Amino acid sequence: MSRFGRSGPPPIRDTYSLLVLNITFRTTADDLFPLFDKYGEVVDIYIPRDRRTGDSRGFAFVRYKYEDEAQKAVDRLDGKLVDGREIMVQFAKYGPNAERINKGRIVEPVPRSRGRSRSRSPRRRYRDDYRDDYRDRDYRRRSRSRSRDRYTRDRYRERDYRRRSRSRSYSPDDYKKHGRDRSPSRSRSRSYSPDDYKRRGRDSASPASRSPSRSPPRKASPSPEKSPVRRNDDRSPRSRSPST
DNA sequence: GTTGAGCGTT
Repeated sequence: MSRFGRSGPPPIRDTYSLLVLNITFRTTADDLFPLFDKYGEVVDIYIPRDRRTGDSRGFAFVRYKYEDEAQKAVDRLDGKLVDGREIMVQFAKYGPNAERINKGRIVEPVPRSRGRSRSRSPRRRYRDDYRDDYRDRDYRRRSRSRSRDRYTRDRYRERDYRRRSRSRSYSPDDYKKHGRDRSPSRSRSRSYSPDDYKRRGRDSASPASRSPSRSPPRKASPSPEKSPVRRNDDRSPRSRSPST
């Protein structure tokens, strides 16, 4: 298909990776392909996306076959308006071509000789701080998302929590009592209503509500929600045979 | 469903 990176990185080692930043979260490799392919031979395009959400991280890697083409693409597509946003194209710091950069001979991604007056603020070049090795990498990773990590952490925690909560299910006793007697049409297996998530989530996600110093009343107070018998009663054995 | 400095693989 037109999709790149379907089989991982190509066996090509003589490629020049370009880093495309400031692209929209909706921009895909297929969208960048026609753009970069016009200025050179694009051998591969890879867009790092979140492994959990699957959404684009806002940047992509474009591999060119030749340096001159990559250089041209950088100069041409750097600042190109894509999907309503001005993308930033520059040579990747990490990759096959990174060796060349570390070699000491750094290819000028955008020769300041151009003096291209652009609305963009003069960003620092990677060559200005690549001396920090990769330890600065962690820095940007943390400070990468400020207002987003709030969402990510929250949503990740929820899905992670519910994933563990699945072990809850119903007790084997409940299963035996009902067994096959439960009509799958109304028993809806072990699916709980979204309210169950919120109740449990709130109760479990509120450490401040519960005193960390004491938890005796916890065992004394039977949690009606965590008791499968509760559901059993809720299922109302009397109405076990609803009018189908 | 969101966000916007940065550097990569299902």
